[in-house]
Amino acid sequence: MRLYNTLTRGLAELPDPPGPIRMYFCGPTVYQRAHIGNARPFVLGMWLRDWLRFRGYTATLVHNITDVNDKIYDAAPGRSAELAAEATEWYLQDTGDLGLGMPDELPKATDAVPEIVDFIGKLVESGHAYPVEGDVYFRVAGDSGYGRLSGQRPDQVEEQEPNPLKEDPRDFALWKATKPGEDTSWDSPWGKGRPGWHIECSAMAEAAFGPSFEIHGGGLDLVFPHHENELAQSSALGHEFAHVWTHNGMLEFGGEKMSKSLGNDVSIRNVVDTWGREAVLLFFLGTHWRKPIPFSDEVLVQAQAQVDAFRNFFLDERPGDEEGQAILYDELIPILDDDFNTPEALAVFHAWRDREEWASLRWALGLFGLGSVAEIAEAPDEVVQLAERRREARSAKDFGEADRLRGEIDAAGWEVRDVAEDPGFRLVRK
RNA sequence: GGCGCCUUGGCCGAGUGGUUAGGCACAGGUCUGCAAAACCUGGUACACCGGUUCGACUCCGGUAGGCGCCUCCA
Repeated sequence: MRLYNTLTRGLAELPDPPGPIRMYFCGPTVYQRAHIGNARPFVLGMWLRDWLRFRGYTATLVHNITDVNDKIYDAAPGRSAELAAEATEWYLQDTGDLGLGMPDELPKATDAVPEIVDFIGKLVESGHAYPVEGDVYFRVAGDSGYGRLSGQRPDQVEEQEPNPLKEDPRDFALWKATKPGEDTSWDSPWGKGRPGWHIECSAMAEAAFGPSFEIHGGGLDLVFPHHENELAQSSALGHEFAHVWTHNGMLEFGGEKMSKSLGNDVSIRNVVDTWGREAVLLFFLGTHWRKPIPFSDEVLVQAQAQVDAFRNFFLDERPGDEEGQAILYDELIPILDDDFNTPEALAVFHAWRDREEWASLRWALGLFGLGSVAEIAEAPDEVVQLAERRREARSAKDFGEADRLRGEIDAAGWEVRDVAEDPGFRLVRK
């Protein structure tokens, strides 16, 4: 199994199974409904974990939630903790509704404060960090390897807004002293405060996995400074940290990155409700994980059309009858083992559909949370009766009545199709 | 200013130094009371300019355009 590694800018070969593959993926900051772009690393992480398990690895996925942060304070003055808790629930619901199950652990930053404080303490002791007036900053100048993940040259990094407490403008906060208006805080050797953004991931990842693990994932926009800083913190303690770094491409909307701050985001909730979870998954499946995806109604329409095509296929193949069909693992494994090329896998699925390899297709779709397209919905009795009355009207050549009944069936949420075999019609949920 | 990525037929989107990607849409056809579904047929695309090569969409250089990061961001 090979995956593109941001750190080396090349493909990394994972150790052979069954060795553990421990994956830490960065999750959202919770202060509003998560947008569809946030779903990409979630979906990728789940798919990858499940694929690795299928391939014989012992794979675990830890997906963190950032529940203390300036955005949250700003969004809910005086009740930031309540908002964070509420938005965390939204996130769990919305990602849960994608039907992929859940990561093995979903740690929250606020639950990891002791580990974070301990981590910072070690950085201070070893001279990699310094406390100033209740804040603690990481000393970038002391890190000769700084920039190796993102390719940034420390001397070229644009200056941020001046902060007189910092020794160097590039230093970043590990611990922030409580400011007026902030309604949550924790005790620390440096006074009351709360964690900086980057340290939580180093602390939580190492709490879950120890000082080194196999894969760290997240959005491409996190490479710098977030992941660079995580790497710097852990490296400062002599830890390898992540062996392979995976960064998924951004969703774009109207030619720009979709993001909350640009205000062009569409919620996971909204997209799933509008297009259905299968279409959303197929939308992600159709583009390689490292590439940007232009988000548009047209693309979702195309995804939905493919979902319908697979669903229609299983309608005709009488699901459950898989005698004599071997599953064609060999056609899929090389594709997904090579940097997890899901678009090419999708092409294989279409080929299997053409060749009526329904056992393989059902198995493969199931791997990606799309097993439901192979399930046939049973129409309720009243709809079946409408269809029977329509069949009778048709045989009596009363097509006006037949069309009227078709309208009733449609209004009940079903589509009736005439077929040659018994009972002469087929009912499909719309 | 620095770091990095991208440009494929109407749309989405893989891939390869020389052989059909695939899907969606569209058109025609078969079937059908009509429709839907299904099936058949229909387009040799790879930003531009050079170079390397027997041969480049695929390698190298440049040009144009677009995107991401360098500030919270999946």
